[in-house]
Amino acid sequence: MKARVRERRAPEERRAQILDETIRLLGERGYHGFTIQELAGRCGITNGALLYYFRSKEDLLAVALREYDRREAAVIGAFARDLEPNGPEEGSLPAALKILQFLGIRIVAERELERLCLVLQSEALGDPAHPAHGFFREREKSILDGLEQLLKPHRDNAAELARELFAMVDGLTLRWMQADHGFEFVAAWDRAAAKLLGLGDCKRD
Amino acid sequence: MKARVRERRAPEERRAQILDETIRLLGERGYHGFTIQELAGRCGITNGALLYYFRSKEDLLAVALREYDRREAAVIGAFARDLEPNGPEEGSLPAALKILQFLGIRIVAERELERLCLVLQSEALGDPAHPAHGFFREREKSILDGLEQLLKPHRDNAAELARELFAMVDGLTLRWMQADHGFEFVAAWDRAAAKLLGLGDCKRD
Amino acid sequence: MKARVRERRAPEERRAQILDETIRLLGERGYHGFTIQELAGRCGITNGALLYYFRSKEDLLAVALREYDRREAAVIGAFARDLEPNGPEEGSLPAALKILQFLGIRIVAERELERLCLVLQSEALGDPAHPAHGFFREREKSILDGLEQLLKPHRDNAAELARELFAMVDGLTLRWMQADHGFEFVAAWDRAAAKLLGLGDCKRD
Amino acid sequence: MKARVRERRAPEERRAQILDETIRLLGERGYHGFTIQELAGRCGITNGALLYYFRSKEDLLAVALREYDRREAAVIGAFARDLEPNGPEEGSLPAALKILQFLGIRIVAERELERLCLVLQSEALGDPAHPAHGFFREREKSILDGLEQLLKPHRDNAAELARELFAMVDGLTLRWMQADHGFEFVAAWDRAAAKLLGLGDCKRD
DNA sequence: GATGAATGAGGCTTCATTCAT
DNA sequence: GATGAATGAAGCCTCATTCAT
Repeated sequence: MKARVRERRAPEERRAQILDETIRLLGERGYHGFTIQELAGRCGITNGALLYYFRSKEDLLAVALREYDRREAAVIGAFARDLEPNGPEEGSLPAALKILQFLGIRIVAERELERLCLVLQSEALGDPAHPAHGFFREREKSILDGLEQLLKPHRDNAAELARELFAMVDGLTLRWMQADHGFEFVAAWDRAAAKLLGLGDCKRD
Repeated sequence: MKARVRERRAPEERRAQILDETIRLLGERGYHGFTIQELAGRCGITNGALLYYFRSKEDLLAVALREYDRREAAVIGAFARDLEPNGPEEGSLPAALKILQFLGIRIVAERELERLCLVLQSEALGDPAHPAHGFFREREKSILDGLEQLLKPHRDNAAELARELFAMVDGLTLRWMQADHGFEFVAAWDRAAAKLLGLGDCKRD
Repeated sequence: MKARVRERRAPEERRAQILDETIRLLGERGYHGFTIQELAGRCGITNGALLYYFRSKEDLLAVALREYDRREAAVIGAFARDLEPNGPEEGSLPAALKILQFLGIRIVAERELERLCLVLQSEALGDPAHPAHGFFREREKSILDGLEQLLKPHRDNAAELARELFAMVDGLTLRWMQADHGFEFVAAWDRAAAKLLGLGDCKRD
Repeated sequence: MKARVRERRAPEERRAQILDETIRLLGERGYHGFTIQELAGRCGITNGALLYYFRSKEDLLAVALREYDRREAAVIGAFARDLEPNGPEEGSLPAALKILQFLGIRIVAERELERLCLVLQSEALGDPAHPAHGFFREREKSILDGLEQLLKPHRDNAAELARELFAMVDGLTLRWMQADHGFEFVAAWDRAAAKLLGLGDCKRD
């Protein structure tokens, strides 16, 4: 009767698929606009089957956020491994710039995840009861802190600069998505970061 | 049975109250997390009474967005009137800077409205079916365009600069709200804008 | 603000207008589909104003049904007065036929009222709790009885004939309305009644 | 808290039960008076469970009307199979009479379905926005046409006769239901049809 | 282990009606 | 006498979740 072919998949594969679609859907609708029904539909399984893999809606969110952290850490790790022997010395300004650049590259590479981050962050902004509220509170602190540590050796006003850079990544990501990826994100971010770091040209009118 | 006293109010007063609470609540929950029930509760009226003033949930959103536009325009108007006779000449770079500064002042003054803007913008970002999607699409264009016109006489890369400044306001607003208004927004924005415009100190390490 | 011009009318005129629109609207929607809000809208007054004239929705129905009876009686009266001195003798078959003909003429003349009758009758048919249920139960009996009395002097099977004629008026009215009044109702009814009364041509195949 | 035992049933059985109750309830209340809540109550399930099987109230109506068509067609089919080899020749007047008789038998056999038809038809009569309006518009045409084709070989005024017969079935059904099935429907219909076809006794007073 | 029928709560909206002004 | 702001009860529908099979 139903035309849908029941697809049987290995559990781990199914979990991965669900997680993937969860990230996409959460990024489209936010947590409140996200429904288990639509997720199940996109995965081609039923309501009940979905909740067999993930206990609840909040569980799905938690797993998605954990996945976000996991992949972010993976990128940092990749960077560390990428620091070639004859590349910039660790702790140097060039190395710091390289990290900032990596941050931008990552956003382009993982746009789905990045949108999820942007959308959930805003949604949770003013609502302490939001299930992602705490997550983004802590992330705020840890990123500001991380950037500040990175810049402290090279600039006096490291805290201020950290805030500006953090503001710029998120803001530029927002612009980029509003423009349907209509400009070169990495280049734009590099230039903007350079200006904030005072590395660009100075004009005096 | 119910002790509730039927509270009768002048229509305009009631409408204003509802609109006010709508802006606050939309900024807290986003459109999907926003419920007419909670709004009615905050206004001290029933569900039905609320819909006597505004036809639907979507209508409430539309009116809130219209109010946003109205107040934004009001600020621009206030600026125009503020341009003192012996102040910066219209079209000059100092005048442009003054406008940017005004933008920041406005955000602090209307934080509720600004949060609503940030939250709805993100929520609508990836969902063409979101009732505010179109609004923010057009706003994106018109603000980028406005900034570009403002900067064109003074800078070569006006479009790029417009994007950076726009990114910075939104990003910095996000940081400011994540920090519970824990830093001086206007000053931070002024400094950041100056850096992007190349007006700050130049470091060459 | 509201463009609608507040029209002040004499109370009796207003009541008459409301009654008129009630008959029309009940005939379009039935009792359950009829809403006081729409009625008020059509009358150009508010919800509350309407209920100032008629206590409740059920009151409106009752008044409409009473009006139906009133006008039906008026037609019978008109008929009595129309029986010219040198016309058919009262109680004769020609007089009975004349009455049946009058019935058809009336339906065409008062189509709104007739539709209301048809629609409410069906709606109340299977629902003893319907506020018009009793009305149509009694009407059924009284009309069948009236017709039977009319025919008894002239036909043996007066009760059966009464039922057939009654069935035919309602059925033909239904057809006529389904056809958007697309045929000559009075003529069609006259012919059909004649056949049922055995006054037409007889075919024997 | 609730003693309700979760009653699990085979999907097809449940669907059939719901459809059955839908037909009954629609025939009692009409579409506007029909509530999903009451339907669910009669089926012994919750509101939500009901909508698990049928997407919406309108869907329920559509399915009920489709079921009406289905069973009507089934009867016609049964008739065709019933035309015994040595019975009336197809296309002959006796065969046509037989079909008319079948129509009457069907009404008695499927009174629930027939009441639904009568009630919805009237309810939709004057309301183009009624979800069954179109259905009954088309049904009107197709039945009149079908009857006309049936009678054309045997009578000159087939179209008129078709209308009269159609009017009579519906009218007589209405009478029969108003009388709580208080007379022999099939016999009454046979006699009335015979009169309209001019097959009865002719009286000339 | 996996499915999908079923639940219960809640959301938006409509509606008849009340009642202060 | 008349108005219209406000109520409370449904009504349709969606949703996260449970649970028998």
